[in-house]
Amino acid sequence: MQEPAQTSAPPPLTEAQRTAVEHEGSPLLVLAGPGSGKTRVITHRIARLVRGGQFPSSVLALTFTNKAAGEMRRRLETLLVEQGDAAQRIVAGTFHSFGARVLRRFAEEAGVPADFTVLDADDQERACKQAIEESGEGGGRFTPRAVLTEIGGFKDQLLMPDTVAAQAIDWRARTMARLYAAYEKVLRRNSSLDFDDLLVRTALLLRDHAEARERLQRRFRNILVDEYQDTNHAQFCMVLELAREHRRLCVVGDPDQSIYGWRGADIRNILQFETHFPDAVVVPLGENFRSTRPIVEAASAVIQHNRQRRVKVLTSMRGDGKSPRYERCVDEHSEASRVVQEVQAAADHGVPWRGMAVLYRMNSMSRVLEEALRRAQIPHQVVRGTAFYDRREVRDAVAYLRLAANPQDELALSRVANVPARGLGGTSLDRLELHAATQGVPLLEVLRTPDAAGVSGRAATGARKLAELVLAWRREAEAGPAETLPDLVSRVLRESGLEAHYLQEDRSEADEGESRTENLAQVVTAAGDFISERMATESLDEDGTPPLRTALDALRGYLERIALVSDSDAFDPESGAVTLMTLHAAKGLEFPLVCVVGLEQGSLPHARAMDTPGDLEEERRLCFVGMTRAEDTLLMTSAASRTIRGQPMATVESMFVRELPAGVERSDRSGYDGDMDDGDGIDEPPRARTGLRAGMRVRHPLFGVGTVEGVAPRGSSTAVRVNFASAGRKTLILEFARLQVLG
DNA sequence: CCGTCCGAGTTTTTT
DNA sequence: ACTCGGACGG
Repeated sequence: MQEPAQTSAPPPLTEAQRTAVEHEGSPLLVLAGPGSGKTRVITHRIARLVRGGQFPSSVLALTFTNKAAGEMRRRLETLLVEQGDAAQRIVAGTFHSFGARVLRRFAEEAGVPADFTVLDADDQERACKQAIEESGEGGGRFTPRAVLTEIGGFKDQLLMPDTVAAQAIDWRARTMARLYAAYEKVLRRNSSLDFDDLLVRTALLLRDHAEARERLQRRFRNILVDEYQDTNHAQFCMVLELAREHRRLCVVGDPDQSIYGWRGADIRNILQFETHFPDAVVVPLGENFRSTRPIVEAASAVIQHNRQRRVKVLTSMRGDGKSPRYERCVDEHSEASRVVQEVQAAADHGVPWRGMAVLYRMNSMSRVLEEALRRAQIPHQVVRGTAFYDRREVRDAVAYLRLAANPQDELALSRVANVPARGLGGTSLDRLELHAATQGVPLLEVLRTPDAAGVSGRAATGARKLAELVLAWRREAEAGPAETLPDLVSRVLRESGLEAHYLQEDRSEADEGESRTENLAQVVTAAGDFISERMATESLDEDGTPPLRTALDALRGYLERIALVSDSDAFDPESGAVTLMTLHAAKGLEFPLVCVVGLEQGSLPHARAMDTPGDLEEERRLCFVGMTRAEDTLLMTSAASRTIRGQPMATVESMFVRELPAGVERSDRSGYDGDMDDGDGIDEPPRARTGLRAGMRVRHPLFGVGTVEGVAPRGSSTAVRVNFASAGRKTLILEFARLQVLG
C-alpha cells in the first residue's frame, strides 16, 4: 500500500495546468478529465489572482455542492496563508446559495419577499398539491411529481407562467400553464421560493435590473465555475450576466462527467462555450494523476462508446497497477458478501476504511450492503445528506421553526398544527386558511381569533394556543441576538410540545435504533454549529450577505442552510469508515478502492433511461464517473437475481460490461451458466448471463406461473422460453418480461 | 376529531 | 417494501 499522495510534497503544476492557472485576458474553458487536477487549477488560479492584487472579495467561485465550496476554501487557506484572512473573504458557494444571498440583498429589485423561506422537496410537493386542488384539477389526472417536473422545466428555461400560457398549443399545455400559475400563487402566499426560483429570480434580476447587475458585476470581477458541464440554462444566464462586462471568467468541467441532464443541465453550455465567448481560450487537461493505467483504460473503453462526445484522450500518469475486476454474483446478498470480502482484504493490506467506497445507482440498493457491512462489523457511512432532515420528528421541528420565522407559512402550519394533537384538525385548519385567504387577514391573526372564521370549541382553543406560542417565539427571535439561536430552537421544541410528544413515542416504541428525542436534540446542536460557523466568517463580508444581527436573522439563515444541504454534503472524509453512496453523489471524490455494484440492465443503465439514446449516454457517463473514482483497486459487480420491491427478479448483465476491455478480469460466481439450455434450438455461445436456467419456476405479470425451458441471447437482448400453466408456451424478451423467480 | 386498517401506487439520479 | 390517503369506528 503506497502512501497517499497528499502526505508528500505536492508535485509542481504541469505545463497544461500552469497555462490554465496563468491565462489572462479572455474567458477560459478548462476541459478537465477525471483526476487531472481540476480543483487544483481553480484554487491555484484564485491564489494567483489574489497575490496579483485582486481583492479576495472580488472572487466568486461557484461550485456544485456546499462540500465542494468548503473544500475549496480549505485549500485556499493553505495556499493563501500569507495573505491573512483572504481565503475567508472569497465568496465560494453553490449557485443556489449564491442566488439566495443575492435575492436577500436585492429582494425588492428582484420582486421577492425579503423574508422568503426556501421550500424543501417535501413542501414543494405540498405546495404543488395545493395548486392542483385550487385550480380544479384534483381528479388525480396529474401527480404533483409530474407537474413539478414540468414546472421545473419551465423555470430552467426562465419561462414565466404568462409566457407558458401564451405559448400553450393544446389542452395539456394550457392546463400545465394554469397549474404553473397556481403553484406560483401558493408560493407567493407563503412567502416562499423553491430551489429553481433561487436561480430563476437571480438570473432575471441580473438580466432585467441594470443597477443590481452593475453592482454585482463591480463586486464580483473574478468568476470561476466548477462542474460547468452540469449547469442549466438559468445558471448559464447568471454566469453570462455577471461576467459579460469584465469577462474575467474561468469555467472548468468535463462533458464526459455530465450526469445531471435529467434536471435540466445543458451539456451545450460547455460544448459550445466558444460560441458564447468567441475569444475564449480552451485548455484540455487529459493527464490523470489519480488512477492506475488499467483503471483509466477500462473507463476510457466504456466512455468511448458514446457517440455524442468531444473526443478527448485520457492518459494515466500513475503507471501500471492491478487490473479492474468484474464479477457476476448470484444475487444482491452474495454481491454484498463479495464487497465485504473485497474491503476486508484491502484492509488487511493496510488500506484505511475511509479509503474505500461502494457506489450504486439507486439509494434503495444501499440497504443490503449496509447490513452485510454491519454483520461483518466493518465501519461504514451511508452518504445521504437529506436523510437526517427526512425524519418525521426533524421535519416537524423544522416546520415549527419555519413558523416562527415566517408565520405566513401555511405549508409549515399544516404540517404541525396538530402535532402534538391539540384538537386542531384538518377541517378547522382549512376553514382558518380559507378565511385568511378570502379576507386578506394574516394567518397568525386568524389563529388568534378563530371564531371569526367559524371555528370554535377545542379547535379554537388549540388555534389560540398555537398563535400565542408562535407570537412569543417571534418576539424572542426579534429581540435576542443571533448567538441565542440555539436557545430559541430549544425553546420552540419544548414549548411546541414536540419534545414531550416524541419522548412518549420513544418510550412506547420497542426500541429500534436511535431515539427521536435524540434527533431533536441534534437540531439544537446543529443550530449552534451553524451560528458559530457563521459568526466566524461573516464579519469579513462587507456587503452581500446581510449580517446576522437578531436571532430571527440567524433562524432564517439556519433554515436556508437546512433547505440547501445536499446528499454529498454528508460525506465525511475523516470518518474512518467505508463510504456508501450513489454514483451521482460520488462525483468529485476519489478512493484507493472503489466497488461499483449493480451492473445490470435496468439498474445501470437505469430502466427509465435505457430507451432514449441521449439518456443512455448519460448512464454510460455515470458508469465512467464511478469507475474513475478508483485510484488503485476497482471492483465491479452484478447480481443475477435482484429483489426489487420485495420480488426477486432475474436480471441481465449491463451492456456496459460488454464494453469493458480485455484487460478487465471477469468471473462468474452466479452458478447459472453451464446448464442454461435444454439442448433445444435456441442456445449458442456466448451464453447469456442471466439468473435464469431451464427448470426454474417463474411468474409473469400477465401469463402467471410457468417453467423456464430455455434461455438464449437474441440480438442485443435475451430470449427466454417459458411454458406457462395457463397461457401455454411463450418466448419472451427477458429485458422486458419482468419475470419473477419463484423459490 | 382521532386512531387504525387496508388498498393503491410507487422510486432514478438531487440543488 | 413502504408510504400515503381514504374509509370507518370510537
